[in-house]
Amino acid sequence: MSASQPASPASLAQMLLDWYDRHRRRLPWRAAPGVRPAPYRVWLSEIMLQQTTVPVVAGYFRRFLERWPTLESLAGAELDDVLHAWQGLGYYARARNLHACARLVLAEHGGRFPAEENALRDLPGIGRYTAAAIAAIAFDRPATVVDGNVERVIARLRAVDTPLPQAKNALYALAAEITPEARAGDYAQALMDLGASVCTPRNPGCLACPWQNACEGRAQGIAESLPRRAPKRERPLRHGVSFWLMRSDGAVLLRRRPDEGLLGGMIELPTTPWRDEPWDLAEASAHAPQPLPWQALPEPVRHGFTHFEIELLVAAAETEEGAADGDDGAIWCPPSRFSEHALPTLTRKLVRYAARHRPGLVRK
DNA sequence: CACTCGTGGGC
DNA sequence: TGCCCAAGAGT
Repeated sequence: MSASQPASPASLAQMLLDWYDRHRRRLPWRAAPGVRPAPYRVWLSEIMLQQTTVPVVAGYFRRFLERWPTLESLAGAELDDVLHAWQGLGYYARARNLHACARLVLAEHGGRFPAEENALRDLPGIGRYTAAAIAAIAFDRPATVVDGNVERVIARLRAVDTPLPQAKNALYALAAEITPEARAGDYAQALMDLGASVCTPRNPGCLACPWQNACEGRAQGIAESLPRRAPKRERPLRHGVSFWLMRSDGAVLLRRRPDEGLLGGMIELPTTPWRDEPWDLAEASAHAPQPLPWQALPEPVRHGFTHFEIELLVAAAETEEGAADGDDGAIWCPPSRFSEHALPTLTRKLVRYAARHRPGLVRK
């Protein structure tokens, strides 16, 4: 057989399914061959897998499933407990939507996930990809599942050189041409597995690919350069001052962030607003939880988010028990009990740094 | 469409 | 080290 042999959609799908039957990966949320996994497990894993790697998700998935084994149990949980369990996984709106979705499915769908893509799409946290994934994997519906893996595989198979995200709809249409009616769940997972393990972003393993003879990108020698992407914007560096205030009994002042926006609902050290210009300590003191002789710790703490970087100076001070909080929603908590709260990685970095440079007062 | 929204691992 | 990006969704 020569390279770039025209192959029918049906034969492409069949070649991929044959490959999947031989190379299928065992994953915590995956059922045994031929068995349909519970929609709750599919949904939970798919939300966690959004923009997140399989090894990281595996641990969170097991812990969630052990603590909340059913949709009903998750719907009955407190939001703060869900955020706490989600701590470190990132994109915390997923946890808020997860919780809201569980309650909505329980209240308006009798505790059962709908099987139709469009109905799934209406649920919080479920977009085009996740709706298709649940429909295909949990209900065996022939939905076209397009994630980052599929975009890459299809862009190479069809030699699409239009850059992303412009090419998104075209890639979806090309993927839909191949989506088979039978074994929809297996096919969807096979295509994503192919992208994750063979048709990788760099150094694709074309010699191990079931579609190697049909791949137009490979035939043209451009597979590895696909998909093309629009240039990304640069990440600006922003600045703030975070306040490490320890009470004489050893408790430190924390606060809960607003439910919407960055790190929504998560716990932080009180901080100035974040802005482009660095802060002067005197200027920052106006935003401090209490008027005190604040001392700046030597090095700022740096943390990267998706679209900007932040450099936070840590200002430390001590105060007496009974002093005013100066802040609504204040949480006085000794460092030994920080683990009871939902601390994002940024807060953990600040805490680790502050505790090292400003060890707690020794209680008499 | 363009922007917001985390984190850790790989090279 | 700096950059890439991973089973995207919401606005």
